[in-house]
Amino acid sequence: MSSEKIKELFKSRGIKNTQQRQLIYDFLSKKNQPITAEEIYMVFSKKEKTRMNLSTVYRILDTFTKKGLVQKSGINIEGKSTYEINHMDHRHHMVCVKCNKILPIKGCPLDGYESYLGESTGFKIIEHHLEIKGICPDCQRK
Amino acid sequence: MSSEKIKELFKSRGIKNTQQRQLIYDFLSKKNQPITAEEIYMVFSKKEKTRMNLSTVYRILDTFTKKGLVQKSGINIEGKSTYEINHMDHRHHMVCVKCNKILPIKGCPLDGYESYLGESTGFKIIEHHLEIKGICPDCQRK
DNA sequence: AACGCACATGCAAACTATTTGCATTTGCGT
DNA sequence: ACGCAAATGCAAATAGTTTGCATGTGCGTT
Repeated sequence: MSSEKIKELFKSRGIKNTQQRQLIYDFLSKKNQPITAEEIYMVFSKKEKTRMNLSTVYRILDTFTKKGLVQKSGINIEGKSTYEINHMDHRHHMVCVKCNKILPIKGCPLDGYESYLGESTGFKIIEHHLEIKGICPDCQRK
Repeated sequence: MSSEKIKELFKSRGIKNTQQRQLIYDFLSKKNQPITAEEIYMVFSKKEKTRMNLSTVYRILDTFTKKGLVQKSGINIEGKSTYEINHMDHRHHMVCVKCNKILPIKGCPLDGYESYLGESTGFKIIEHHLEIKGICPDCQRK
């Protein structure tokens, strides 16, 4: 997505277009998996041109989350929260317990189940998070 | 479960039987839902007889988790981790986003799906956590 | 194109959950 | 009952995240 497109997206959601927000949004939209605030911070703090504060990263992630651009993923890596672009297509991941690699899985196994559950319990279901842990093929070989 | 039974359980897992561990295990086994370390602490710190330190609570939960007696639930309440007895029958919960009430749901919608996923991706699946958020019937009325 | 204001960022400090070091206490096998 | 290894209490350290405040920047208006 071009920076012009991102700018429009921000505008449509009432988000002021700043350099830091552009950088983070662009990065997240290319990164196809949940990532921690600190990892994002590390990526940008290395280059003079993109340097930004960790609290800025947190604030931007918070803004994006409130505006629906980003989701706080259910996956926590060593006590740290992770975030990902809010794919409009609902998505889950598998995490490798050895190397912390994360990969998205296709489809949602809860499709259909939610409405059943809502009807049988009276709960009005809003969302769900599913986290699957295992050992990836690479780590199994070792 | 009687305190004698709990003692035996501890012994079988190589866990020394202390008063604090008895209290926490007994409490968790009666509490049918995930709870934070601090909530546990609050329960006991009120009575002289059962008073214990917060760090002890954390340490005990950690021990229990390592020995498989307790599970760290995927549910976080306001940034705090929650724990629950490791029901051998695999279990999930729904959380009310209004009142934070947690209630267990029957059965696991991922039965069967896991093996399919493992086969199709090469991941060796170890476990999963599912968190369902919604609004409970009580809060819907308000 | 410059101006001004509301909002965003940087920085440091505050907060909160959780962990850890160490002195003391307790459980349990002998 | 004794003694040692392990558990607990307490206080301080960590680590992730949030916040207050001074400064900087984007954007609508002139």
